[in-house]
Amino acid sequence: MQIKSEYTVRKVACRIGLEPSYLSKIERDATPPPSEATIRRLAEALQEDHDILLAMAGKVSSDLRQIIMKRPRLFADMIRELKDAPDHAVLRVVREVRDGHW
Amino acid sequence: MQIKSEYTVRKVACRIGLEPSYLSKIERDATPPPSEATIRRLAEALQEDHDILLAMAGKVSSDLRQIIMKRPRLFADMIRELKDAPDHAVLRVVREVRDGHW
DNA sequence: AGTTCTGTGTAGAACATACTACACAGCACT
DNA sequence: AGTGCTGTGTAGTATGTTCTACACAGAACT
Repeated sequence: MQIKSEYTVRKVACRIGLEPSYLSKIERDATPPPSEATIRRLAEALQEDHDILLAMAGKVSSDLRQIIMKRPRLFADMIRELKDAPDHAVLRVVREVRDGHW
Repeated sequence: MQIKSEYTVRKVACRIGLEPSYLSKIERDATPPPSEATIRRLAEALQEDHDILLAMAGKVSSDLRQIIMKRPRLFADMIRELKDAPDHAVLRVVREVRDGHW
């Protein structure tokens, strides 16, 4: 039985408008990471989480940057404060704010 | 009476190892923002908050990037959730976590 | 055996980033 | 009137970013 993958380097590269050899290098970390726009297209093509792919590339999503930039002192302090907090503590925080405990 | 400022373009530039003309352009937004390292030196020389200067330059401090990159899903969700939360709500959250309400 | 896929290596282009070096005009003071 | 500051304009450079174009070798299939 013949299985033709839909996720060959070549097919994915063509789908998102990249050269196959470049995508190959991206996968093997043989080139510096692509631009945010390219990472987003890649994430969509692979049905991966773009925040995670961006993180792998050492980047932070531009919308998050915008949020932080509007209140840099507030967000910088918060992020540093939560650096070592366990996941569940952070999640609790998110839930509280979402539930409107202002 | 003669007042010689310690914060002329030239003196500050020399202190942090920059060309005065370049610093002049930075101040007037006549050039793209300098590197994070330079912004940090500038913040120190001017006794300004580096998180705020970085934000003015459209950047996010590399230590914050590191924190986000380690748990991208968690922090991305949290930051987006807190985007429109008022300052005091965010501050309350920070205090709770700091006080060990884990 | 020949075609068609597969990933990948090499070279280089186009543009952005992050500056330096130097010159020059205006004002302040002597 | 000359000296020494002030900011700033112009030009150029080195390096990094983000890719393209093309070629090539190995495996798979007919």
